[in-house]
Amino acid sequence: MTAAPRNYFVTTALPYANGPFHIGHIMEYIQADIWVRFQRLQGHKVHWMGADDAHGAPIMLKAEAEGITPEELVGRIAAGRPRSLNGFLLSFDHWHSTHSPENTELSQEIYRALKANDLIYDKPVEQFFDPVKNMFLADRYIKGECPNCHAPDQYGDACENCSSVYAPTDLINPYSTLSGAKPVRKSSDHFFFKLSDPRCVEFLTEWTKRLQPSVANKASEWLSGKGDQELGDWDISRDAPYFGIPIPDAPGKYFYVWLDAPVGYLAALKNYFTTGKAKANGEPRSFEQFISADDVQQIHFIGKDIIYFHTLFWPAMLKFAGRKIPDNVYVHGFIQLGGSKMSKSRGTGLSPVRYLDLGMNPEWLRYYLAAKLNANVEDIDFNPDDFVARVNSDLVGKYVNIASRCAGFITKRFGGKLGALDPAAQQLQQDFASDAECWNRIGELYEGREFGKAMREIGTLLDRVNQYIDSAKPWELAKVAGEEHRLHQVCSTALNFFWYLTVLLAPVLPETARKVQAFLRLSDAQMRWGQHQWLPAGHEIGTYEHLLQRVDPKQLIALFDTGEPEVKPAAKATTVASTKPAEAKAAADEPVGEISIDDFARIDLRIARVVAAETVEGSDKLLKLTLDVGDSQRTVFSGIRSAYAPEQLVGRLTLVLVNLKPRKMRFGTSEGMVLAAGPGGKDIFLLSPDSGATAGMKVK
RNA sequence: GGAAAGGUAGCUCAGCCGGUUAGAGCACGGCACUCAUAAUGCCGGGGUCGAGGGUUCGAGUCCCUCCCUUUCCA
Repeated sequence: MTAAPRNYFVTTALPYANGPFHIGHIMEYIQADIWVRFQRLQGHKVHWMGADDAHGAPIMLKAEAEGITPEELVGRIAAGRPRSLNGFLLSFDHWHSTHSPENTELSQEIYRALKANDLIYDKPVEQFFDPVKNMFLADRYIKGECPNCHAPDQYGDACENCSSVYAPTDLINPYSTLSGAKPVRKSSDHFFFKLSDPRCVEFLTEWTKRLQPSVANKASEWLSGKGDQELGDWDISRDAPYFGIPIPDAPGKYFYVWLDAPVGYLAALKNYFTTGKAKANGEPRSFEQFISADDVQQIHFIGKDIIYFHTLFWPAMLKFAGRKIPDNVYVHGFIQLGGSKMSKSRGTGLSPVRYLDLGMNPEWLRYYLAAKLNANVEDIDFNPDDFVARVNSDLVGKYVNIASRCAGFITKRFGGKLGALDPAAQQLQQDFASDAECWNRIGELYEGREFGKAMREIGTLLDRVNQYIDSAKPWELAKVAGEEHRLHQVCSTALNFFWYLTVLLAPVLPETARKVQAFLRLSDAQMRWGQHQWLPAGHEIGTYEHLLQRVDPKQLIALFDTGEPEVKPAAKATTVASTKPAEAKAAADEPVGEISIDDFARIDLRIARVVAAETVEGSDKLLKLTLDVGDSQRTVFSGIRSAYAPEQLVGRLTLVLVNLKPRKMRFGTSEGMVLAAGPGGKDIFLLSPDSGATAGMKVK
């Protein structure tokens, strides 16, 4: 494809800065990264921005609970980002934060412009207020008895028991989850963005037509809603205390986090320009010139949960603040984890950090996701067996194997130099070099985010190349005197095909592409999309080194073992132990014999929440944990550092033995023991309760 | 409660505007091969296309009803 170079400003959804990435973030970034790399391979210029979404009540409260400032919390989370971003080979051009001067300035500027345009008004809103914490309570912080089925401890929006929906003010005996106090109704002035203004509706009705059909359909439903489905205005203010951006000329009022979050896209871009990174990346214009330029396409990748914000508020805000509007919003579905086999309630599911910790290759996941992704707003399913099968058979068995089975002959028999192409493989050569048959066809699939279809197309090419090698039988030619020339041709041809296949897969497998480039001694230009120039006879290649390991199914088991207390009931410990030799020693050696219920009753196990976790200076095994056990906090030293990073633990629930005799250690006194299973090293698995449990509950 | 997406071989999925015996990959069985970090090739078994109605010369593909799964609801 030889389209004129384009300029893209690409964003992916901003992760909320109250915890590490989850697999959903990583899936979106991989989707965007494949698309972005494809654009770059064609010579287009992409500026891909990411940022932490740092504001809002949850972060404020979490920081408070940990006894640190929100800035410190956000800073700690931000510090953990690069490892995952680099680990999954994500080619962001810049990463910033919504808690930044640029964002403050831009948010306030946009707000002022909207206000000048008569799209902001204020009106009093009555809400629940926590008289102890002195703050207004969002629905999620109010619980009470369901007005319908009278189940206790239900949230303010819907009942988990009878799934009826209601307003928080309908709850019977409501209480604040923050202080336990009974909330009072209180009124306060809020600012609203007038989304229902005919100008907005008219603009959005037109603008949303560009979206994916199902998204456009949804948007049109929202825009044309009648009665109680009518399009509402948007409450964009929150009262102090709030961690956010102050609203100009309104003391004590802050922007609701969802206002400044998308503005964070622009803030990240602005910071990218002002720090000189844009210039270094070949963009000579200023931020303001770039962001308003017609030749720049602004694309947002998002998940389906935030369609409303990105297809209604965001374009309307930009439009009526007099700014350039987004060119498109690409919506994807969620990633499911093997149906009921891995219920979410049991923990984090597929942890990206753990994936990397286990030394699993990021390209496996990139390929697997690519093979399943499409341009629809459909959920995709992560299936461990499928993962192993696809990676091992497609990537290693079919793709990598092509190089592996031919390179040896070139090195050993022909001094590492390629020969002429095989005239007998002309059809394949033509197809590989053809825009219509190959580059445009697969390129359009990448362009349209139909990665699954692209992988399938490439898959048939892989099959054809393997069939070709099989029919040419280089291993037989190698044994027949006088067939050297044919042997040389066949292997050279196959390696040429391998080169093209590598470029076709390069958006998905950037690291492998880099290795192949070195192995085949290819220039950067030869790694571009749409090759038509075969390597000439005499071209010297390097020595082949294996490009990609196979997945060991055991790694998948380890990946999902985390946080599943009921992997096997504890009572069956002896039989479980026999499945893993390493564990057999530890568990099966000491038959304890039967105990009575009274014996068990002496053990005081409780649910604990990890409030803080830190490494211990002078020990490479221990972590110092501060645990909330309901009525009090206690310090526990635990030898799990080899398996967990402190930031993975903060906030999670686990089980702790609280009546263990306190033990003095060099670093302090340990007042209990957290429960974990596994042989040790990286294979230590902390136990967790199902969701719903709260700190202090006794285990019995 | 409202809405969306989906329910096709053991698994993961293709099947565009309805048209000859429903496809692929993986898994499974057999054969071949041995260049390749047991990879590859060939052959084969296996599906009442969620259920029931309807439209049609003809439906996995259109319409209706129902069931199930997942998700969203500012």
